[in-house]
Amino acid sequence: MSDALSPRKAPRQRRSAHTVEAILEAAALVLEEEGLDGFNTNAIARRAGASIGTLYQYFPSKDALTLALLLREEAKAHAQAAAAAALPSWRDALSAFIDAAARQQLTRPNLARLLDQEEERPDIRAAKDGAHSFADLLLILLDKPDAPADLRDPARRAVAAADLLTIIRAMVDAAGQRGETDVPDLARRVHAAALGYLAA
Amino acid sequence: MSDALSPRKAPRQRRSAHTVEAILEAAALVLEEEGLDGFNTNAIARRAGASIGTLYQYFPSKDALTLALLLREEAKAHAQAAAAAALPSWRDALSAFIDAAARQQLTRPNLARLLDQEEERPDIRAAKDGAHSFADLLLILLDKPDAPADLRDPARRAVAAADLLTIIRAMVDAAGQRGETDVPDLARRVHAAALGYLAA
Amino acid sequence: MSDALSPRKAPRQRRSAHTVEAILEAAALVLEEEGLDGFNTNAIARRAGASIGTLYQYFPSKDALTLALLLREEAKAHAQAAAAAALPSWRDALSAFIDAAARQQLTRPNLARLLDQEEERPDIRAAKDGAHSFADLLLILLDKPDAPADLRDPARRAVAAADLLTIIRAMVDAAGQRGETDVPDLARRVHAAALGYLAA
Amino acid sequence: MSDALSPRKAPRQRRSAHTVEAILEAAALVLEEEGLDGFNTNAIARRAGASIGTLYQYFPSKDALTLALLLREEAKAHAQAAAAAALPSWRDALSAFIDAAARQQLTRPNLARLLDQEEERPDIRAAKDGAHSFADLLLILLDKPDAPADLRDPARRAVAAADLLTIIRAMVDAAGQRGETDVPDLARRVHAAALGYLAA
DNA sequence: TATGAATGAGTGTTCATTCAT
DNA sequence: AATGAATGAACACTCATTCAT
Repeated sequence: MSDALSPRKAPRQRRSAHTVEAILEAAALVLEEEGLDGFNTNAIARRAGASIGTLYQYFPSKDALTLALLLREEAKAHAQAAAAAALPSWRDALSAFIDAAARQQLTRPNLARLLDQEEERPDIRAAKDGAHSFADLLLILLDKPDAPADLRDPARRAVAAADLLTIIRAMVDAAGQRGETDVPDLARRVHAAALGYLAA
Repeated sequence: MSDALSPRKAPRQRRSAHTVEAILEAAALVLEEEGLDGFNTNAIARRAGASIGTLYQYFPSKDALTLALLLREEAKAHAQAAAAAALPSWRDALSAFIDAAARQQLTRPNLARLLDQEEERPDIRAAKDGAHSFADLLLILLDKPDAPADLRDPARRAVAAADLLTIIRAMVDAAGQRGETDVPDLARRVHAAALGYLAA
Repeated sequence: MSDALSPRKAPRQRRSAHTVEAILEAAALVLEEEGLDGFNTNAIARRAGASIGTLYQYFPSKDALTLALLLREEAKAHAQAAAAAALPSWRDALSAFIDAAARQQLTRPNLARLLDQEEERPDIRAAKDGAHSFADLLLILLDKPDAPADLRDPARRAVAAADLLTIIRAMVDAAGQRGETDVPDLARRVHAAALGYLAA
Repeated sequence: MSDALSPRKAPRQRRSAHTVEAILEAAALVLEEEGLDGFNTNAIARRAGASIGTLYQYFPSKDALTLALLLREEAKAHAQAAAAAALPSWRDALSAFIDAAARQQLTRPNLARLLDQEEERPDIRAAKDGAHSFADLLLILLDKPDAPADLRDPARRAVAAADLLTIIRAMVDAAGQRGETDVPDLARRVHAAALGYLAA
């Protein structure tokens, strides 16, 4: 088992790096345009303008490719979310966090949605493990000095972080799927739900 | 489109009704125990104690079967939710609605979760159309005389109903998947999120 | 793992029995005519006049099919060898045993040879386990009352049985591969080797 | 046929000779440790610390590499066997021949066994042709002045040489595969079989 | 001369669906 | 009406081999 899901070889030449990037982008496009149904290795390779053999030079399995795509997309989102969570005031941080989530999701809604779905698969979850934990960011955020006092209790805080993440994710996902494009409006509603949840 | 997704024949005889029921229950069990991976027509027929040919006598395609299962499960939930939504006070109605959702979800969490997932597929969505609309129930609920005044506006009310449904669904799904079993606690948190959202 | 190598379903209808037989015979023919290189499931199905799906209805994997073919061929040989080994005098029994081996091998030499080769594969060996043990037959044969006295010792007897089987197999294999057709001559030479080994 | 199986270029420089040697040794190790399953050109090149391109500079095909490995291993064994066959007395020569075979086989049993297997492939056989003929050595051995009189007849002698080679090979192969390590005991049993065969 | 990225035919296997019995 | 044998398109993945750099 070992590293059945880790990328097979680090691209050494410039050509390889380009190929890997092309494959990942092709995977993203296929997933976005054809959905999970069309998400097969042959289609991805074709779309990338590469052969199926080339794909398997860099990814030892379809799952590994999916995982890499997931991590790539999440890395982008996570970077923004982390910056948001670093703001000193918890309210500002939460606002920025939600803003980032909304903006990110509405950029490539179908892709984000399908990846959220893939993320639930146990094998993928296990391989991903702690990487890019959005829950951890929320945990930090809720632990800021000016955060509500009842969240001092670590157990309560953990539950709150999980619930908030669930709410934020679900709302931006749904908005993306409905084709909404108004980021500020979406952010406002998510904000209402999040703050409301914490206030109760 | 024709009726590729509608049940092939209305079961007229009692034997037929029994067969259809057996197939649906088998489908539910397979989905619950083996997940989407094991959810194939041959396995379902075997589990139902019927032949694959018989399965195709009653369902013209796998999608039709999936849809029927979805509707069956939702019918149960919808009945309870409708009763809840009928309560005169909007607050009582919402509480009961959330209670019903939590109880329902934690009964067969995996089944509910996987069906939620299947429900997103465009073909299934299209065929399902308006049947068992939980959003409509929430719409009614938010239109009660004692409901918040700002929801008088139909557009706002529609958005609120959709958002509430998204929040409720996501929270009970996540709880089910985490293996939570404490219905009152879950209901309390969902309640917080819902009321908080409306209050903001 | 369980029964990954046991046949998938017992053929119930007459049609199925015929199909299974056709697949096995096709496998034998392909192995004989194309060698291990051409021994692939698609070729076997095509040769059997069946679809690849049908092949997999009866055999859960290529290995299972190989194993079934092995057992089928060995069953024939084993029956004759067992009859030979049952003769009262150990000399008569050994003669008959060798005769049977020579006759069997020269009937379909390539098939027998390739199956001997497949038989070495660890997975196949494990699955086959004790079935059709020719070594056991020789063990019985060498334990007859009139057998050489020095074979009373079980350890020596076991070594002798293994060595004899190795010698007999190798000589008839080689003869088959060389295209020999003179069964009595082959039997005579194998007999010389076997008796000579025991006499020394 | 041309020379698809002959080494692509004679290694002229010392560096080349070293590379060829490294590739052959890597091939031997891979074959020994991973079996025929792991015996692929990429694995061999990696193990040799060379690129796949380099491998193909020296060997025009995988078969050519296999053949070269075969000849290399046989050359070692053949040298010893030839020395044995050169002894004046046929009995001494045969003893020494068997000893050499047993010792050689038990040194790298898995490698020897797998190469014996590859040696049977028609294309390899054809390309190898008469090189390193052990049968010829036995032929010489059985033609010594003090050899049994009935082997004066060339036809009989040829059959005897072939049979002896078959017996010796099979017994040492089997011993190697069983994990035997007692060379003298193995040599004794093979001797018994060989002399017994000739005596009969 | 050496490298290693790229190729793609080939292989084992699955599963929704059909149709003769 | 019921059966289950049969189908075959589709998919994940391998590996010998080539060739631009």
